[in-house]
Amino acid sequence: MGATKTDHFTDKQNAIATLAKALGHPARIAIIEYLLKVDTCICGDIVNELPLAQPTVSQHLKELKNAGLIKGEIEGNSVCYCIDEKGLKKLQAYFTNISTKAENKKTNCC
Amino acid sequence: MGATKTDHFTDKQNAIATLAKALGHPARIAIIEYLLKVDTCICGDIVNELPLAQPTVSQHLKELKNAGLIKGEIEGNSVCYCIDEKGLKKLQAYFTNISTKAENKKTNCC
DNA sequence: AATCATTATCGTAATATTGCAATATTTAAT
DNA sequence: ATTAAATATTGCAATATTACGATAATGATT
Repeated sequence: MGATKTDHFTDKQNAIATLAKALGHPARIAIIEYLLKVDTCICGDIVNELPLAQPTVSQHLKELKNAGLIKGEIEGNSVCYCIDEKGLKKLQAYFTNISTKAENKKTNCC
Repeated sequence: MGATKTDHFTDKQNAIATLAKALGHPARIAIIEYLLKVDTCICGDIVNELPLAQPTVSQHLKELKNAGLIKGEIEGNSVCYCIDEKGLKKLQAYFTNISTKAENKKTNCC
């Protein structure tokens, strides 16, 4: 097949997986890091920052936007993209939670 | 094409992307959560917990292991899988870091 | 209005992922 | 030694992802 069986898992599990998946590509990590680095949210130059063609970058931006990790707004003839804090916070909260749980487990066998 | 251009990004970016990608599937999130829930690391029953066939689960376990998120050890005729804290901690640290950075940015445009 | 600059979409090729049946492998138990 | 139980591997079909050239869409500039 090849299609993920999302309907068999909880909404929360699917939500986290979607966020994680969106960051499961180095180009998208690089985009996030670039957006964090620049103060000005002038964003068309993301294309210049990455070793990828413009349509490819546009596609990655779309995925990040769909996942709720960035926001995009049209500004004249260019588009201003910037971080959507909420997405990052969800991931941060989730991993802090399960990382703590893992740490508190004393009954590790391996 | 379809092959990710990993050589154009930094090692750190690739490392995080690899970890995130490994958790970019609800079944693998479910596996991690199950391993956190059970005290005993008796793990063959992960198959019973998931709505997936045994070879599929085995494949997901392999990916989590390759990514450094779980550890597996042969125990008699079964295999004991459990959380590898290091992987989770890396993710936790990374997201805490960038989430904080995002929060401290005052120049958000959108 | 014609042109330019910026970004998005379409179409397509190459590759990767997901999932499972069938089969192999390994160890325990008989 | 056979058999049973648990897990891994193989092979394959269906689908998804990645990447880009070509093209469209939109707004700015002349």
